[in-house]
Amino acid sequence: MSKGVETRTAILDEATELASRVGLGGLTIGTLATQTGLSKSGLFGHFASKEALQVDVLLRARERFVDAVLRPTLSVPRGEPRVRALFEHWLSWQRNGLSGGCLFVNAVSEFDDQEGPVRDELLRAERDKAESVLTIVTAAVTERDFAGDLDVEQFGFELEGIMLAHHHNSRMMRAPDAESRARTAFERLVESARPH
Amino acid sequence: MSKGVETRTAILDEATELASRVGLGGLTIGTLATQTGLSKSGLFGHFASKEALQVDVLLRARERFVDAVLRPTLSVPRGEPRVRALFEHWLSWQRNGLSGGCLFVNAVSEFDDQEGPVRDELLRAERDKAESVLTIVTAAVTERDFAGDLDVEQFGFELEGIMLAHHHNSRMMRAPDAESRARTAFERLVESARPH
DNA sequence: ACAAGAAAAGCACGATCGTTCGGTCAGGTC
DNA sequence: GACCTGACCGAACGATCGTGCTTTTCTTGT
Repeated sequence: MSKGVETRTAILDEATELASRVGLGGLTIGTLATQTGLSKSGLFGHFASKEALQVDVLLRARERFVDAVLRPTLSVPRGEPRVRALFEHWLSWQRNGLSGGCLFVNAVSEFDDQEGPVRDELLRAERDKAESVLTIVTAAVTERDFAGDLDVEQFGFELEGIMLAHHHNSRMMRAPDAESRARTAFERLVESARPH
Repeated sequence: MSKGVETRTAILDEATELASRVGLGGLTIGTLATQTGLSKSGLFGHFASKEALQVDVLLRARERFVDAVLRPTLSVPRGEPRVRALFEHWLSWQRNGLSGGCLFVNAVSEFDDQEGPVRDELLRAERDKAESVLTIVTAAVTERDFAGDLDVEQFGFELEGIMLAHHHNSRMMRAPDAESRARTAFERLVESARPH
């Protein structure tokens, strides 16, 4: 890895961490330069614009999500076990991830109504995630772990809700029982998905 | 109402609308002044600081939430009907509310890890809302519409999740079926809460 | 109608924003 | 040894940020 992309990656990692706390819009070239020990112009040379930097941050965060949440599920059997693995990895992604909470959750409420390249990339990431979840749940149906007439998109919707409620309760409310509440909700969801 | 508080309220309403789009942190004295037709200094005279303005915006938004979602439930019978009314009013709060989506949802992910007066006020608002929900659900238990052993806090957690998933799907994903998905999830939640 | 006081404007400040430009210095190629 | 390229820096740009101070304009009570 050449020196250029090496520092570029270091910048993006630092930016991801920073953005999780102050938001993608709250990102500042100046503070990011200070944080990485570069000069403003030295740092800026790696990106076309601030907007491009924000998009690159999203791309990097997406890589990380795939590595931490999606990829590990492939090593457990398709069906309900894999759905459970997805849930657990997702949970620990929120628990052990960035110090400011899930970057995507933050970015979504920031950019859900700000048209532009950042929203576009964010939408792409969210669609991708939703599709991955759908695939995993659908497999549980074909494996006959879940009922044949299960509305998999509804399942995805409700799972998303559980994760968001967990994020809200653990981060904003700082409720210590957020995780067990999420698990209880998840069990109820899985139970209702099983063949009847 | 004197001229002073009149424009002050107008400023806060405009600020609420603006903040729903760009976030509380994205609020700017300059653009807010332009939007209201005031000069920067003329506007600034109504508030002690920008931070104080942000807190005042939250207070005003809270008023609105109570008027639009909580208060109307009092006119329908306690028990499951009132829980349903809460859900429906909450849904239309998100549908017909501010152009940038629910201000609280946005503010929460912005300030969930930024200590200070804004977060403090936001936490107060969220606690208050959660408590109101709890009261309404608990009433449904004492009315015997819901099971006596219902975990009302769990119910609140899952309801919050449904609302957040609805917000996410309708605003970010722009899914036309977000509302019907939310309703389906709500029905499943209510069903599981009924006496068995 | 007029004085008192509130409301808004005008102007200016230091700081910081994203961005550009010219230049330096190391490493690699002929 | 001459030349080029990529990485980085320091300084500066105009714009905008939040926030004071002073002056003008408008409301309001009598």
